[in-house]
Amino acid sequence: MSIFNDFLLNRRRDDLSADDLMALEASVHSVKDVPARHSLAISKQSITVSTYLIEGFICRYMDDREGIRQLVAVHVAGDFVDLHGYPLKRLDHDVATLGPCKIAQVRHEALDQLVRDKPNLTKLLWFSTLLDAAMHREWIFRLGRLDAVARVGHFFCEIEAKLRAVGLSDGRMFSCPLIQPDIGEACGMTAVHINRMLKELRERKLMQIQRGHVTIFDLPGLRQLSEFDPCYLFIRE
Amino acid sequence: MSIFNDFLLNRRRDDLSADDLMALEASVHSVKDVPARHSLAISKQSITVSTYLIEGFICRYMDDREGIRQLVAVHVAGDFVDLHGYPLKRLDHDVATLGPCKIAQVRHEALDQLVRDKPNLTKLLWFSTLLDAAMHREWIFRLGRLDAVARVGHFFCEIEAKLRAVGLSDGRMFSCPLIQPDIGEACGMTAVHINRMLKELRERKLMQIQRGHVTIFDLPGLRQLSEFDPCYLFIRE
DNA sequence: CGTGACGTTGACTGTAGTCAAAGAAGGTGG
DNA sequence: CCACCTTCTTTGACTACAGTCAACGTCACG
Repeated sequence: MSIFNDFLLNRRRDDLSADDLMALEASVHSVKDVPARHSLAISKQSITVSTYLIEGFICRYMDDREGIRQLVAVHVAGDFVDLHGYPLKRLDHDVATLGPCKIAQVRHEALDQLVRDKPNLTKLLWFSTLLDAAMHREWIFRLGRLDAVARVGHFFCEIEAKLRAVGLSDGRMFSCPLIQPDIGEACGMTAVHINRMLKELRERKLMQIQRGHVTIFDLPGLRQLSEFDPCYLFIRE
Repeated sequence: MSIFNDFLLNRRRDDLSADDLMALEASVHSVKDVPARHSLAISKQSITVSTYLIEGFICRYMDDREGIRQLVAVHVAGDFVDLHGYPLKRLDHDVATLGPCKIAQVRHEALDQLVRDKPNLTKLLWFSTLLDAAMHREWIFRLGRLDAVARVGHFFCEIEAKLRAVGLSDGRMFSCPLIQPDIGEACGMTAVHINRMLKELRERKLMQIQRGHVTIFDLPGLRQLSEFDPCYLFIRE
């Protein structure tokens, strides 16, 4: 069983040959544990390794003038967090853990070799970065077109769908280390208003979150309220 | 002079060999003119060609439940509009022209061959799609953290910077076929409020737009107001 | 058992949306 | 060339949604 098992689960569009998988495994240069709320990369600095998330939650974010964060992505097990840093060579945002994480690091030199020798694997890695772009688009939609309740609901629908793809949600409950200010940073709202919207979702018997545990009471209802359609995640049934 | 001249101007991070450029040229299957406000691709349908924009303005957008658009990208000359549709195989959004356009179409089969034979070109194409992802992230930031005036200002700063990279803006004026409802669809606001914010930008002597012509009175001032930093566009000086 | 971080609530404020009306610009056909 | 129609722009009055500020409650941990 490979550490890339979850990667294949949530990103496999073209199945990978055993040979390709072995090459991917071989490109891993180190595996390590990182505590919660720990910075992994800073905007604008050039990078030569990319991070693959084996376990935990990682966010990518940008700061405004006053230093208030806007999350632009939340990653779960099986995500290649900053693979886009390989072609881009530097990042345009910061990366940090939310909860405690286990990560694998891949050197860009190793990726150069994959791009040279493994066109199928290259296309899968490319695909993987484009999935993140598709999620970015959905975040734009969420912020631009949904009202406060739907924004929060939509955000949790996405997290749930991503976790389910790697077996970490059964559609009813899952663990999630985000606190209310984090959710606010993701949804472009204040923590106070997040609190009110969570209350509304609870009272409408759609979902709740307490102490890192999310319970979904009515997934179809939540998705309906939030105009959530998981097709942008390209998850294969 | 190649039709990919603008592509190289705004996307060149690694310069392309003459050989690679020729291969890219050869992959073009047709060039055509498309009128303004014309649909080019519909969400969820599988696609086998990608569109490169030679001239004009194209937008990508998603509809909410009531059919109100949220633009997720605006493309100008030199952009590979839906190259991400190549690895993804289908789109998660619609594509349409804003003004009249000239486009080139590239068959995905031709791209398969490039990926197989041209690792450098492949990496440049990959890079190009990641530049769009970086812009998506900036749009998330814009919608999540900026107030109405800054959102509109930031949007025009981006358009200006993109146009300048391909020689279509001198930093003071440029053409842009977007009308106020379009800007609203991009910034997650109503057309009425866009109108008020444009008035404010005019009164503050920062910029104006009239009948398809944008005039920037004070670019540093506009960028300052909008918290705009062009580094995410990865434009080489 | 005290401390600090997180969650909850209320009262008030302010920004952006809604609705409506009228003016300006551009295109079309007579 | 003008009349007409449509689309875009502008403005005002009113509404509502989300932010702000502040206080208090709750939980986990040392």
